[in-house]
Amino acid sequence: MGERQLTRDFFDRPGPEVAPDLLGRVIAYGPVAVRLTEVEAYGVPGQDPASHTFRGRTARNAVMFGPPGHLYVYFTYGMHFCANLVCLPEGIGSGVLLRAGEVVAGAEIATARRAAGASRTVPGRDLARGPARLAVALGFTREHNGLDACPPGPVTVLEGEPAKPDLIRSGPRTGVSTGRDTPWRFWIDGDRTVSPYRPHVPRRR
DNA sequence: TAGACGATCACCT
DNA sequence: GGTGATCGTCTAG
Repeated sequence: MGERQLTRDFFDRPGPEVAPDLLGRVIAYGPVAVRLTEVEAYGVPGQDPASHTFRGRTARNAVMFGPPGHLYVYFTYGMHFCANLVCLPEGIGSGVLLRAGEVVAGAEIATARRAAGASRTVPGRDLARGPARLAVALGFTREHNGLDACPPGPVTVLEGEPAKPDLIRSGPRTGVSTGRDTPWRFWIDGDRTVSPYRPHVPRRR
């Protein structure tokens, strides 16, 4: 039950449609598995200023324009990796950012990975709370950009137990100054692993 | 070629 | 609760 893998059809839809449907699903890579509790959708080129694909295809975001169901890992802020799942057919750049989750397997390994970059032990609840933490817990880096997350790919997304519709909440995306009108951030209400909301604050110089 | 900034996190007060 | 760290990527000139 719930251990079936999601197929490519699942991702062949607009990001805002896929995102809430991903809540409660389990993404696994190697020994570590994470149950998703918070995601963010990113729209099509030219319509979503917050998306990496807004200005069209570049060498960096090429994976987002590829076939759906693949992993898009990017480096940001000079120190963090974030993982996305590509949506919509090849040629259209859209995806879903994995923001937070709960480690349900391989917690020891995830802890070791997190500890490598931290000076003290990490509480289990915080293992994958936040996009960069989630990427570290699963072991995703630049090398994993473009991996297939559908059968028979090395990354698997399991059916898990989809979140109940009445527990799904949506709101403005984090760290986004434009396009606030699009509530494309989705999370499971009341889940302790959901990252705290942070309104957009321009960085001082 | 140079300048600016970003889908953030950990640590300090 | 506030702030500094840190660098790849894009855009303009």
